[in-house]
Amino acid sequence: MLDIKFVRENPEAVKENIKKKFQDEKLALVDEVIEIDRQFRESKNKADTLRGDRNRISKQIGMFMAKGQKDDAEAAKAKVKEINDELVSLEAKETELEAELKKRMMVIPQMIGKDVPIGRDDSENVELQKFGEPTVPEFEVPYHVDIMENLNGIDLDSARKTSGNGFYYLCGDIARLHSSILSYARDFMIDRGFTYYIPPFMIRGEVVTGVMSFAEMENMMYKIEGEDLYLIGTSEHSMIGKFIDTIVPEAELPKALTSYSPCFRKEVGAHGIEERGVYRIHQFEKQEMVVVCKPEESDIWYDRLWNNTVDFFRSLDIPVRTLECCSGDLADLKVKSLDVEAWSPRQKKYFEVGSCSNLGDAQARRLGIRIKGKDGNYFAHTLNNTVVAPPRMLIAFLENNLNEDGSVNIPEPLRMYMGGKSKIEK
RNA sequence: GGAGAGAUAGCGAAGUGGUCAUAACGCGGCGGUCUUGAAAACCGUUUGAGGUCAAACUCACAAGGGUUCGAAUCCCUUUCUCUCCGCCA
Repeated sequence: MLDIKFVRENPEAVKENIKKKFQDEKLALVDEVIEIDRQFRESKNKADTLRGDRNRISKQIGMFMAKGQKDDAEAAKAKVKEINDELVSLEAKETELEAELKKRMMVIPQMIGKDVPIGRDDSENVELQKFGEPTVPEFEVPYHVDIMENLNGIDLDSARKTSGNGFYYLCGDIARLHSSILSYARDFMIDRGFTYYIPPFMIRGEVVTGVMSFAEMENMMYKIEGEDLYLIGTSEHSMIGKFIDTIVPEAELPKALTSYSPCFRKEVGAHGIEERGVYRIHQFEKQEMVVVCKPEESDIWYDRLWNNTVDFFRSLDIPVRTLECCSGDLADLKVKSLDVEAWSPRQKKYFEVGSCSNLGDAQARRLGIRIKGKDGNYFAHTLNNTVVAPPRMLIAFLENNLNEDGSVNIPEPLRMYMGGKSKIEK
């Protein structure tokens, strides 16, 4: 969400930005917004003046009553009644204009970062860097479910029976590995100065509508029956929600937080649930990073955030690359974002394991996250990034650490969480 | 889940239908006087959103509705906090 003042003063820049994102159908919104805003302010100004009159006269009524000037009081009452009648239609117009304005402002995209590559869709995303050597072993790498089943680590049949498609039982060493990765990720981030959080796993409707669009909500969120509560789709929802309508003192920034939560997603829409495997599922767990900082620091934090993920995967011997989202693939609220992708020796390609976003002040403006500065308050910048999200991450882990005999190597950093094991075997 | 009490600025707290709600009073914060420096004392200052060149002005007393010429104050709904009881890991 942009600042209406910015749109008013820079309509051409806003239009240029829309073109860069190949959303030409939204170009007309800019002029509409400026016109509606003009009408809204005019209408509000008029109403404010009337409300001022009403306040003044109402006060006089009290004075008249106290002095026993009944006739004067009655005359004033009549006048206020008149003002109120006039205000009814004016206030209705005010509300309507405001709603129309907001509706349009919500879909005008955030100004993208200067260095964001221009492109239509995800096929034009740009590879930034590669880390590690993407290798394909001599032997054939099985499908990840087969690797897990071979190690008695997954039971999808039972999960389908109890919960349906898109759920899983992990068991034995694979389940332990799953927990180990999260514990390691937690400690990895704590070591880098992040504050560890376990947030609520359910949030209220008003928080949901604050942190996502209606379409996202429909496609992602599970609602608890009979309650105004939703299962979170990511801990970002509760972590950012915690800052809604707050003013953070400058001295308390930056807030560098790392949160753990299970994540629940309906996955309605384009992809849906995968028939086999744990790539796209209704329930997974995630270690996340969330940063609230001063505007001038968000670029630095952005680089720091995605580098954390890269370092994390590298420490587990998984080759990764970073892919910068081009303008057309960038969500409307984001200044820039990139995907961290892990190497799959089976598919001989990279696949997404994390996503790092700089929201600029867009999210903060929408949610009222402000900083108390010396010379007044201003909107914060917010960022978020995945540290790691198993069980999807297990796919990359197992494929890259697999031996020909079906056993899986445990990289050094995980061993302490695996009871000292250096290998998972059948 | 039941019964009761409550929610006002950074914190504590007064205000119970108008005539001191930006909000008394106290604490804290900031600036200053005094001091070699500090403490103390004293003086000043200290909510946010919108609006304006700047003002004026408007809005916000947990949130949302209602009654009224006028609501922090009365009524309804919701949320949260505290005390007691019940239940539970």
